[in-house]
Amino acid sequence: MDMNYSTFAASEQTGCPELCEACSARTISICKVLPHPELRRLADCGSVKSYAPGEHLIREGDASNNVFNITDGMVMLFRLLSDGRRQVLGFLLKGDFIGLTAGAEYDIGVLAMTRVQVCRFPRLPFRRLLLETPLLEQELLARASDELLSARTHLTLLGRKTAMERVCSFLLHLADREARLGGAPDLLFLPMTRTDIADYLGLTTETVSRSMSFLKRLKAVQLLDHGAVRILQRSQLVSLSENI
Amino acid sequence: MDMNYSTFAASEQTGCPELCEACSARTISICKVLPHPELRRLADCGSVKSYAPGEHLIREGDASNNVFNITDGMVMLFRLLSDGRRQVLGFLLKGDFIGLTAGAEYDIGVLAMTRVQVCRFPRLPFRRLLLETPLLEQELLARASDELLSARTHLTLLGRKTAMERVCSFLLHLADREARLGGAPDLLFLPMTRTDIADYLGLTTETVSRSMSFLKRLKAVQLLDHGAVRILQRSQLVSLSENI
DNA sequence: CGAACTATTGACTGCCATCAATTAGTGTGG
DNA sequence: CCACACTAATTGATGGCAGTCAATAGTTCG
Repeated sequence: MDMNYSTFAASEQTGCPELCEACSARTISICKVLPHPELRRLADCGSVKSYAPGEHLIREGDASNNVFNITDGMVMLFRLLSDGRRQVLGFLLKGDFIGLTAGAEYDIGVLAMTRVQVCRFPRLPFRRLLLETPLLEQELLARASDELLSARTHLTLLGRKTAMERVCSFLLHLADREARLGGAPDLLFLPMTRTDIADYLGLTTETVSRSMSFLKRLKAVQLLDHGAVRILQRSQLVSLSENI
Repeated sequence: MDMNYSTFAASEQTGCPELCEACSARTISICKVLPHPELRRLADCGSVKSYAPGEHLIREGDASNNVFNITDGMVMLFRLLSDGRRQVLGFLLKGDFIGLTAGAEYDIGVLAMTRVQVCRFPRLPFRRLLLETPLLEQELLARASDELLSARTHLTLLGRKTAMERVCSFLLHLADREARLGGAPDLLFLPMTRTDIADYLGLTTETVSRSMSFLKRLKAVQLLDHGAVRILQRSQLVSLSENI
């Protein structure tokens, strides 16, 4: 009986946490590499948080006490110069992880573009789990690799592409990513403002706007409501984007 | 006797490889985290290579068969657009590691700026060692983190800084790095051409040259032979660099 | 429906790119 | 060691792309 009970308890303990069962980001998050006991350990130290559009998940300079896994919505990473100029570093979606690079203080800000859901984990227990779980370490290294690759693509865009090429590259990049997450191909969403896009592309709002208008006149894209964009002629965009 | 012998052999096997004993980059390379047996295993699968200035260590698109540890000299990482425009992604020095991000093919080119010495390791055995050595995994993750951080700083420079700010940031960045490697503070070397610098900063040779001349006229820097530069007024550079 | 914000469009400016010519530096062979 | 050739760097003149300033149009949401 004792034996039965303890067996039952063990199986209970090694089961998938209820919270995670329902999580639609689970198969594309860092969690996917964790066996159930480790997943439970992670789930036990984390908590689900929700942010409204415009809310900060992280302010540059804050003590880096947490890491985040995005389970829904879109956030923007950015950095500020002392005079207020802003560089947007990227837009993250469901399944992306935040907190790889932090030292004692966050070196970037993170802002919710839409309503955002995350799993938030205190850094210390996360770090402890990380040190004891090589699979997680490997997963994070793979993600760091990917981020580095995409940062290099972004660098090339900022350093060497024209305004038009930047806008086309950006649209294609977002479309590809949404498609990979299961969205309709050639349909994408721009929940961010033209200013946010401009700060991502190293341009101004006006220049982004003019480029979009040009693409609209070409009938390469169609602007729908609420920032949705339909790509009508992908080939057109590709040839205007000078993609590597 | 047998016993003595095997003890001797074991101690021989766990000693530091002769090659590594003399290596001046050892304490600042990934090697520093490896205990002697693992270091020996790494040394056994690697080989020392030397490259002349202008030689390619890696061409973009090549099968990514090797990873590299720089033990001397300076290399340049870069990416090309199909029409020949080039973005320089960074300059690496002694102690830096190349090959973190590679998929099946290298996604960047690597060119020697000076005479360069590296330890070159075939990817597969390196990967095997990596999977069995969490300490190495951790070291690579830390380095990936650092690279990501520096890529983000670079992104901000390219997206939001003026020509003058870019040049000053670049000089300060190189000076800091040389100082950290034990060089004289406020003395730095530019073994790369103005074109290389321009491609790093998202500018043209002429603009880089004009900016340098301006700094010379300000007596903020002094140009010496063979691309050496002395920083005369660091504070001047800092205030012109709009550093974060 | 209307207020408030965001995007677009237009006119003009300026920074950096481009084109061109000169100067300086580097390496080589007589 | 010096003269020569070649490449790289600098400087100057001009142009163009994207930025700035300003006004209008369009969205979105209470």
